[in-house]
Amino acid sequence: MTDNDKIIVLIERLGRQISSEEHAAGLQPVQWAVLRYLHRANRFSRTAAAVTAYLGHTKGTVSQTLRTLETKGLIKKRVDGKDRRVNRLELTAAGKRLLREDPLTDAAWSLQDLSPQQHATMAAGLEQLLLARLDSQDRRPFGQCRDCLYFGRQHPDGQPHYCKLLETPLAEADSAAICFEQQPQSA
Amino acid sequence: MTDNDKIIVLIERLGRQISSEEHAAGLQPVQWAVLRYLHRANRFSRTAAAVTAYLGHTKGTVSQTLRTLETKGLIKKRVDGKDRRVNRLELTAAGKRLLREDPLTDAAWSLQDLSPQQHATMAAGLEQLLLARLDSQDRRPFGQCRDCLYFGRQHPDGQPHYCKLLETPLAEADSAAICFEQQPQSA
DNA sequence: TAATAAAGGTATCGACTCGAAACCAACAAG
DNA sequence: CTTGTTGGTTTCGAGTCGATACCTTTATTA
Repeated sequence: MTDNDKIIVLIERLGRQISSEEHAAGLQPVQWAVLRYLHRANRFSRTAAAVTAYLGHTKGTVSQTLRTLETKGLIKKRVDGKDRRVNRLELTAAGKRLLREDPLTDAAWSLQDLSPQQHATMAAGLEQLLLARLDSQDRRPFGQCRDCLYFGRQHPDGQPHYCKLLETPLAEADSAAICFEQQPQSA
Repeated sequence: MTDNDKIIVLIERLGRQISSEEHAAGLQPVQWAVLRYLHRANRFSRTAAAVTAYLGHTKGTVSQTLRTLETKGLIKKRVDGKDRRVNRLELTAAGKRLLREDPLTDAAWSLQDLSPQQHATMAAGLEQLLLARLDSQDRRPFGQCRDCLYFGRQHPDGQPHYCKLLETPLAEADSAAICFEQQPQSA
């Protein structure tokens, strides 16, 4: 078994472990994923279509999961004013509160014995692996706004940044959010 | 977001990606996991109880999954001769054949652009993370026989190795198999 | 040895995921 | 003004998953 195979097997087992702890924390794994997504996604990307692309599921499946989350009072749908097909999604107060007990951001998941050097190597390697797989399946990367091809710094209009694709000013906080439309600069 | 957080998020997304590709390959993710497990586990560890411990699910859930796998003709149950409570599990020919198309061992999952050095760092880091999480939940590591506390090399009885716990000789091939009873030497 | 406990599994229930397919409403483009 | 596209919902069937109850077979203990 090569190191490469080992890595894949370990990721699969870790994924299973994550699912197990998420389940124990009271929600289905996919429900946690949606809450986390809505927390991290910018305002253009909080829709069912974006969640569908992010998860790589069919829209029917996502529609159901969103329905149960709304039933639980964790998210809220609001029809968009401009395009009345679109349902804007927002976390409710209860949703945000629950997210503070996210089992995945628990300090317990820290790799304390590894050097910052090793952390960086792992993060970079995993990111490369993920991006390669997403690309091979024609799936979007959902990277951070600030790493995007369309990200413009220092726009004159008061706001510090700018999206060249959507032609919209961006607040500082937006630059760290993830986006449906994001295209990595390097690509 | 620290590198540590990044690592967790990436593992979660990679796990989701793996599930998605497994689903596309015609079986449920957990079904692939069971087939893979039965392929890698030694003869003492191919039982429903061991699968239960490996997956971290309840025994009821595992029982159902095993039933659907048997219905599909991918595994076979056989009551143990000595302890008639135990159901020994084996892959059928069809099960082994299907495993050759395992989406997770596909060459596509290779990290070609990383150095062997980086591969080793990642494998070690992920392993440490997994073992820490399993330990914190009182779950067994299911490591390789050869890395076990009870592994004895060069037993006189013809067979090359020996299990000090089960007091049984072990073939060379056994030493790479994973085991329900395995205890890491370092622990 | 007889009673009791523990271990390995199965059966059933309810909530939920998941893909597939059919469908609907709102927008877009000719 | 039709035609096509996009964003979503609904329904269906198979299957996961935990919880609970249950049944055998083996182990322990009084």
